[in-house]
Amino acid sequence: MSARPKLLLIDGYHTFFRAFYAIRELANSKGQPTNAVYGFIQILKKVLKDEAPDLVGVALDVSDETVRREKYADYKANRAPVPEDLAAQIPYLRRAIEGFRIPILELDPYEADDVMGTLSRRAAEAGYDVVLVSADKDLLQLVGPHVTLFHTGRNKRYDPALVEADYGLPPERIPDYLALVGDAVDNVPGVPGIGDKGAQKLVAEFGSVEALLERAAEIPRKAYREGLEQHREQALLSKELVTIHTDLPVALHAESLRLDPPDAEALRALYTELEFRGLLEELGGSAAASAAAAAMREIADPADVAAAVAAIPGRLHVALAGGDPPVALAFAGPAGADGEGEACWLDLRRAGLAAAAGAALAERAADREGELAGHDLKEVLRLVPGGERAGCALRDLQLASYLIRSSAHGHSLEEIAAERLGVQPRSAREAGFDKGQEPALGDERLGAWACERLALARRLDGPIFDELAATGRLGAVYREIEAPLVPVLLGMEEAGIALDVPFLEAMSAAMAAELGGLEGQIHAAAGETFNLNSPQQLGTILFEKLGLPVLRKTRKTKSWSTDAATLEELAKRGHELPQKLLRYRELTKLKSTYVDALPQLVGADGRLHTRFQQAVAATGRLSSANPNLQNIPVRTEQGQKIREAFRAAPGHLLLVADYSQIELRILAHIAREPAMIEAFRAGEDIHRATAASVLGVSPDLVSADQRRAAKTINFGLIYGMSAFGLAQALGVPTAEAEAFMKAYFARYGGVQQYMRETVERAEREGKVETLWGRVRHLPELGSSNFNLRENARRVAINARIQGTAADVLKLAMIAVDRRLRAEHPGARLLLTVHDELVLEVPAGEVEPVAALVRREMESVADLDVPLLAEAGWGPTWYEAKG
DNA sequence: AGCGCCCCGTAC
DNA sequence: GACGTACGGGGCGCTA
Repeated sequence: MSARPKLLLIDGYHTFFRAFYAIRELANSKGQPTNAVYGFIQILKKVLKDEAPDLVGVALDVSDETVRREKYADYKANRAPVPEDLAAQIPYLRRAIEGFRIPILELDPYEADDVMGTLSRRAAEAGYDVVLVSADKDLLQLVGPHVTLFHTGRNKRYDPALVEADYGLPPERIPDYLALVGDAVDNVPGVPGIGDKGAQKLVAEFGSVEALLERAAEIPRKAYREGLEQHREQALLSKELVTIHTDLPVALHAESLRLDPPDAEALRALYTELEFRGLLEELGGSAAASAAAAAMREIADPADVAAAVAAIPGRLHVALAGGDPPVALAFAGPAGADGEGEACWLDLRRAGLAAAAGAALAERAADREGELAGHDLKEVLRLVPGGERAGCALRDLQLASYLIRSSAHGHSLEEIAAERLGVQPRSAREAGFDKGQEPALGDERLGAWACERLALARRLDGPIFDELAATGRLGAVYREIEAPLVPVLLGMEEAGIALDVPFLEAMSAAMAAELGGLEGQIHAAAGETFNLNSPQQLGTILFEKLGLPVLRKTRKTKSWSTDAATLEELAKRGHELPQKLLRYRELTKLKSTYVDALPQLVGADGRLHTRFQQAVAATGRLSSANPNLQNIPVRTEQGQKIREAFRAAPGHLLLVADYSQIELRILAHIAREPAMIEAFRAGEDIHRATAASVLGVSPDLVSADQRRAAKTINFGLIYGMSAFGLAQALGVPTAEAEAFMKAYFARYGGVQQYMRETVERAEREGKVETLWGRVRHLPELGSSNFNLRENARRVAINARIQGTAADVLKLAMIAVDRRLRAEHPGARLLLTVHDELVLEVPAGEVEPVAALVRREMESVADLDVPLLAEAGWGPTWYEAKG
């Protein structure tokens, strides 16, 4: 080991440039390009680790107005302008360097390599070992006894011997070599006719460019000789250009380059903004989180849980950790903003602990004066017997974050912490869950994980709820809609819905038989066997082998489209295969997604327990997963049959209540559209009334096609559909669709005005609101990208309507649930499908319950149009909806 | 083998 | 390019 301290000098821009071209395009979710910064940081980290220097500096060019430019006007003149995506990253480059607390060496007006040359020479003389970091081969000339070059492009560390080995020349002859070969990028002309090998040979034999010119006559090869004789000045100028100055009037203040530890908070902020998740993870959790994790106490005895919880009156902060089901629970009282304070945690897998925790939390949940605070409290209440009746106040970070910005990102605790605190919480792996491995009972890593999540939630609680309270009507939406909905949804998930598994198994067998036949026929029609489930292979068969016309390409990869609309058109042209494939697709879809998948998800009670996700859909709707019970087929006959498998418990009936035309009614109300309002008030068939009104005919004379057109446009405009889209949907020429839309808007001026005003206001404010004040932000309205902008306009039109409908349904669920508990405790909500509620009701109570549910649904809001709810019942979902 | 994207299709 | 919101299955390419 050398006793000489080691100095690392990094060629900033050159390394940055190389990273830009070496790494594929990267960008954060806001579209900020990040690849060059990312690559630079990776290289920086690598050299800091590999070289372990004592001192570090990064040389940056301050401007293009450098010494060399004065001497040679064309120098670098034909360099392409800096790409926009690269220029946009320069400020982040500086932030990254500053984050590492590395001094930036910029000495106007000198170039970075001259600065590096001068400083490296002085440092070597002053007793340092110098490592230069660059991908610029010009710097090889600086290599010497105490100076090496780490070439980032080649991943090689050059000392004089390696330079000699690679170039056949000592470092000090490199400028002569470069002067002969030239450099197209830097506009160093070189000598025409002399290339890599020739230059090496000539310099090795003659030494310098000057010596070569002097003894040119001795050069045997004619091309070299004449090239040199005819471009003497150019050769000399080239040498001047590539020679790095080591004698700038610059002092070396080596001690100012002494390496300090990085500024973790600055890097965290930078990585957070640029969304460098891996780098964030390396930074580790925050200091506060670690501190909280350190002050933790495991409760291993079930008998101790109640006292520990009771010791925290009022607001109780809780957090879960570890998958589904969770394995650890942590809790603590309110703390300062830094989230410090002792936390208790317990391993839910220990005998009796889950039950003890549930019982202890049950008291708090039932306490009208109490508060539960945490993230995704539905999962916490799931541990609690009677949690679906929770009466305490809920401070749920997930829901608050969702209301503040529903569409920006997911709302997991990890994402919220990353966004607001710049913290990357520890992963399951760090908590001991590695490749199916689970940590042992009471493993400290589990406690650390749960307590870290708790600490993050406690730190976030104040800021998020303060912001919620200060943002329009969101506080009210939280208190009146989202929070009271949590126990309702939990109750529905816990209830589940009975599934007739043998029925589906029989159905599956029948489908398999038909599929077998179809498969054979399709393979025969194709003349070969292929994977019918692969759109790619199908495309090859249809469009290459059979030569069918290519009607459409897919959106992302521009490959051949084989979707149903395409297949239908091909079928119309008389081909047998597409027709059979459509049937095959229908069957496989129903079989794989529902008939075969649903029985596998049935619980020990024979029922399906979906999860209703409350913080996913950007409009405010709920979503359903594992399984998704919001997309059970209803359209086709075979699809409807699947609904027969959803059954009421013995002695009960399924009751289905759905809103009639809720989105159109909301549109009529918001748009204050008199003709539409009148039609709804009169209880007319809205699509028939629309057709009659727009086409100027009597309602009873409206044809089926006319009604269909009116229905399509009524729905389409809720989604911001264009005339082109309407034409596609109706299968008529665009001109015809345009004429129809024109007539529509002439009659329904309020609707047109609604669309215009909604977009205008959204563009002004960057957001739209539902009737209750739920917000959807739409930054893309200001985008210069046509598609993004137009899409955002449609989203604006749709979000108010769809979001308001979601508000209505959620309020109805809360109201129905409350009344059922009081008046019909044997009846309960099971499912919600956007405009529909599914309940399970003791058979003898179904009529009064149906009346109650309809009444609650209809009276949830007082609009200019009546809300209409319809109800049906039966032993299965199919029959109830019939 | 696990993961993520893509295509496709189901619901409202 | 052209209709909004979801979830999920199978294929397939990438990464390890």
